Amino acid sequence: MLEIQTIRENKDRVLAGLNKKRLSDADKLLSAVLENDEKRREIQAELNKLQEELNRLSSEIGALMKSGEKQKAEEIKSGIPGLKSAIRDLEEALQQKEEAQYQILVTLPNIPHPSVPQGGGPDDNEVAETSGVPADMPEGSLPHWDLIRKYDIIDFENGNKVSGAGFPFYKGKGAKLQRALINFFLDEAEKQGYNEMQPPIVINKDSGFGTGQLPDKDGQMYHVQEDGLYLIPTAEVPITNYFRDTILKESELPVKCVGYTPCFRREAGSWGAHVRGLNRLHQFDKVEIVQIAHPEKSYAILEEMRKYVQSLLEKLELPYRVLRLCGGDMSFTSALTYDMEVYSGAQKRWLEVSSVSNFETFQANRLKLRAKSEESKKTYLLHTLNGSALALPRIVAAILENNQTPEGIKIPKVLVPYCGFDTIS
RNA sequence: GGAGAGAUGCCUGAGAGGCCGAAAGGAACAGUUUGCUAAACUGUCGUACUGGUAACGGUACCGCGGGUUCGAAUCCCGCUCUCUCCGCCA
Repeated sequence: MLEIQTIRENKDRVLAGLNKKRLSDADKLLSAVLENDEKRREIQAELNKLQEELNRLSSEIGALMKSGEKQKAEEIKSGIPGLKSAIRDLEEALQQKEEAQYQILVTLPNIPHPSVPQGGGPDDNEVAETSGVPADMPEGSLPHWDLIRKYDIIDFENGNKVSGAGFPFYKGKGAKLQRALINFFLDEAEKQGYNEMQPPIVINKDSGFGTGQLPDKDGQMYHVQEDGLYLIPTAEVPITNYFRDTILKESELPVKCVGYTPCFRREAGSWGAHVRGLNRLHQFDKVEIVQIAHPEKSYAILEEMRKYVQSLLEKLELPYRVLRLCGGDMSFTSALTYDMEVYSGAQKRWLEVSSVSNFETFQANRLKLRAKSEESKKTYLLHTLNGSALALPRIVAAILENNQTPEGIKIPKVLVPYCGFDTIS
């Protein structure tokens, strides 16, 4: 959520940002929220004045009672009901203004970083970097949905029977490959100084709100109605919310956490021919990295995280490219996002395997995640960042497709010690 | 699931209608001193909104919400959570 102070002080910059994010009516919304803000402060000033008056009179009465001047005390008392009803009215008006402000602020997306390209959709994303040769596979190469049957390593049919579409079983070497990838990703992150966390995989409403899934993406999460809980769509949610309502010491920054969790997404209304097999699932595994940073350092850290994710793809020997998402394709909460895509030779297309973002203070504002300055003793909002490092299914798809040979599927060298085998045959 | 107890600042914990934004101790931070890996002394030490260039001021907040009262951390009602015991149990 954007801070009202930011909007008040930088209206033009905010407006330009919202336009880049393709928010319609941005101008109207900003004017409305600013007008409301002005009234809100007016009301609060008036209210505080009356409250002060009431406090003063009350202590006067107390003093008079003590010295036995009951008569005088009663005189003062007689004026109080009017004062109180005025206070009540103002309190109500203030609450109404606060509510109105909130209602507008939650609809405003984060404003993009200046480097974010203009654009309305995926075609306007900017290729920031390409690595490896995205060669198409020889004739007869199979897409992963055929390979998994051929080697009997992932079973959609029985997953469908037991749970539903998009909930596969991983079996034998398929299951081992999953485990190997998870361990590999966790170990690599640990080497980079990330502290491993095993978070809960259900979260409450406040957490969903804290990182911005609620109210914006309500229908995208599985909801356990009876207990008011949601299945996490990513480990970002519990790990970032761990720091909700927290004031960190500057010496603790940056906070670096990594966590593996299954992730659950309803993906309502987003199924089609191009999301076959592992390309889109309701449940999948992901290792997520999260950092909490000083505002001045967050963009350097974003670059560091991006390089780190790229290093994983390089170790897995997968051809990839890095996209800088344009304003129209970025998420509601992000200020700058890099997407990493690996090339699938057999599908002849790029598959998104990671998304690394800086949210600046957008999440921190909702989370009330702050630090206290050592010099000025003032608190300020921190920046939150996160990235997939990495999401498994499409990595698995790319490994299967790109590494298929007549003898079977070759396991990338770095994974062999984790798997205990070098070929799936 | 049953019974009981509790919820106060970073922690422990006092506070029982006005003198309480809150004692005391600890932790932390800064300084002084002695010296050696520590101690003693002094000071600082909640958050948010709001007014002000600032200095400084106002208001709100003692789990959450409501009520009584001129005045509530303190009294009343509802809710939530935590702990202990019992039951069940991976």
